[in-house]
Amino acid sequence: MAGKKQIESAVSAQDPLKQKGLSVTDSRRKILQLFMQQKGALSHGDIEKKAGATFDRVTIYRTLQTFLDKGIIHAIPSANNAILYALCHEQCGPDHHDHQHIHFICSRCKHTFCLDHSVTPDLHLPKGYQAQDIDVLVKGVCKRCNTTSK
Amino acid sequence: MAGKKQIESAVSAQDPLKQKGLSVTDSRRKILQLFMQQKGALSHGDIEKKAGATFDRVTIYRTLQTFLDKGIIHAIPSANNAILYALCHEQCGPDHHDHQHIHFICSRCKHTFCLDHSVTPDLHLPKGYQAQDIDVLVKGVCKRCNTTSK
DNA sequence: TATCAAAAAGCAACAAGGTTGCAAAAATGA
DNA sequence: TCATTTTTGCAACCTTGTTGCTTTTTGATA
Ligand SMILES: [Mn+2]
Ligand SMILES: [Mn+2]
Ligand SMILES: [Zn+2]
Ligand SMILES: [Zn+2]
Repeated sequence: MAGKKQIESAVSAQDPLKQKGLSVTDSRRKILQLFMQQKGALSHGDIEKKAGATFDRVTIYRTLQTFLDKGIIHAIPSANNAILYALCHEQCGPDHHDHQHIHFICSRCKHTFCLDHSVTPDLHLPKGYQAQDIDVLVKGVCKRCNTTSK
Repeated sequence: MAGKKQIESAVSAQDPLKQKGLSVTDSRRKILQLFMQQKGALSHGDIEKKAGATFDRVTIYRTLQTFLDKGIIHAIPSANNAILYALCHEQCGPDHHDHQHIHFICSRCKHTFCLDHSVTPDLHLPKGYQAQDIDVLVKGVCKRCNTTSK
């Protein structure tokens, strides 16, 4: 009995959904899987295309919101009116997003990447301004595009 | 004659619209004025509200695009799907936006400000990544909100 | 395994944001 | 003033995101 319980909780712990206290559904599993297969970030539209007609648009919106709330994914700002999302590799939770990495937007392949091992630099702000959170967006040419086409 | 020409070109030089080679129209004048009166950044929606029913929605979209193209305003990325725009104080032109300042989003008053006298820091990127352009977004409490309510 | 309450998905209808083609109006330069 | 070019307004359309409600699925329990 104690042995069985241990196995169950081990399985639970592996599943990010159960880990975050979410019930496991087809759409959540599928969307999570898309993020895990992906090197870069995904927009709602990307997911809609990749998931095909499997799920309703509304379900995708609600799933993304749930994932954001639970600290499974984080949003990446952009200047082209398409919010991007990517997996949280840091330990995030409800109301507890804490990302210190840089986001890189490739102007060639148009993909957006989390540079997980980068660190957002210290900033010097004018007097009176108090920083809570910093987002650094870098546009340029990504590693793959640089090496692929010389 | 020569005197008159000098005065004309002096007047022209003052008007940012003529300076950038744009014909002067009511909507362009009005929208430019809104930006100049404003401390913070404006979204398309903000302009629509402030300009009232004076102009068609489409005219506002087109005017913003024109101003972007000519280097009169610049776009500020955001994570809430509402692109913001603010005047360029640097010398920008067609295909020539070069901003080195930080954007500050106040979580209290919800306004976004250009910290024109700030400087974007040097970044250390992983090997292979080549930076062309850097956007720094800082969320926090702005000067005014900090001093107003202690 | 069957049952049940709670949670999530699907559906429809809607609202907001943004784009396009075209005709009317305004701006520029002669 | 006139002719040409540019810009505006309008209508129609598309995409993106939201909301309320019903049906289906989930996870827990007996
Ligand atoms: Mn990231
Ligand atoms: Mn700015
Ligand atoms: Zn690339
Ligand atoms: Zn403020």
